[in-house]
Amino acid sequence: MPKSPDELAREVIGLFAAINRRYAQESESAANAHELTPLQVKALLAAEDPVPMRRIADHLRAEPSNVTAIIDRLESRGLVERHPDPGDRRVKLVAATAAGRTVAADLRTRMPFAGAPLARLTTEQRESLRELLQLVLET
Amino acid sequence: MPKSPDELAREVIGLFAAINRRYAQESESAANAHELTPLQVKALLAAEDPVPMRRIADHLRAEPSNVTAIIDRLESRGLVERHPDPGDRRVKLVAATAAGRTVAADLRTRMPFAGAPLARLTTEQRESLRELLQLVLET
DNA sequence: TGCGATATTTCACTTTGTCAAGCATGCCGG
DNA sequence: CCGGCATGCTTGACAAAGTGAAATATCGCA
Repeated sequence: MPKSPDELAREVIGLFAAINRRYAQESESAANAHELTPLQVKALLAAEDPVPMRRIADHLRAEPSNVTAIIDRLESRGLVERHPDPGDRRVKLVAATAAGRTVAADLRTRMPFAGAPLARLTTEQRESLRELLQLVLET
Repeated sequence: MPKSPDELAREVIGLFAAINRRYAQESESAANAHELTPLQVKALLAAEDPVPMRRIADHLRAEPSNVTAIIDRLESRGLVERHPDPGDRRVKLVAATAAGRTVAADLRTRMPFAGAPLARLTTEQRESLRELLQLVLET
């Protein structure tokens, strides 16, 4: 018994939403395990190697003034440090401390889906998925 | 020239992210056009017909105490009203006012992608997309 | 040298999220 | 019928995050 295109659309939209929730839940529970927020997790993972504040802002799609506060919180926990950039004294490089790298490693193991969401797809399936998603975006 | 499965995975993940941004940007700019937030938009659209607070909370995946605040803001703008539910006096029904319905209608026209993200896909393509996404979720 | 761009921070303010507690009402078993 | 537990909503206190404007320091170039 075939489904109507509308019914199908609702299902697909539901699946998009389910995938998002999957990401969000995984990241939230990983974050909670270290008394962090998902955004702090994202910032910490972005700073495993020294990175200018500005780049973190781009990565989080947040205003630089927000990033200041987010990094402040990570720094006050000893997970991250700010160093001046020798090449440009305006920029501050954010880098995870040893403790921060330990936490980051644990976070990654708690987020297997985020790390490899397509694990079950063959190369051919990845290709068709890519094509279909590109088509969706062309609207 | 074939791409490595990893390369492909990165692209697909990027497409997932792009679709999310597409939703978010559309909803944000529609919201901004009425000096609302995306969450307020979602709440308003959920209350075009009278709905208990509780149902809005479920829909927004927010705590009831948050919903109180969100609806407060919509109500103070005259977009929404609270009525007692005659059937259960614990319940408050939230319903868009005439002004609220006007705004809601305009919001929908400003969010064409959210309303029909699969517009360009045939029924067969929707079916394969559904299958692939289900596979992704089975991880 | 000097001036407009860039990087970060600070500040004041709003919105959202979390949690505990409170109030009114509904419902059920004795 | 009633006492007690469950449910729906609100309140209050607080933390996190977003916004926008302004301050500071430094850079790079005419």
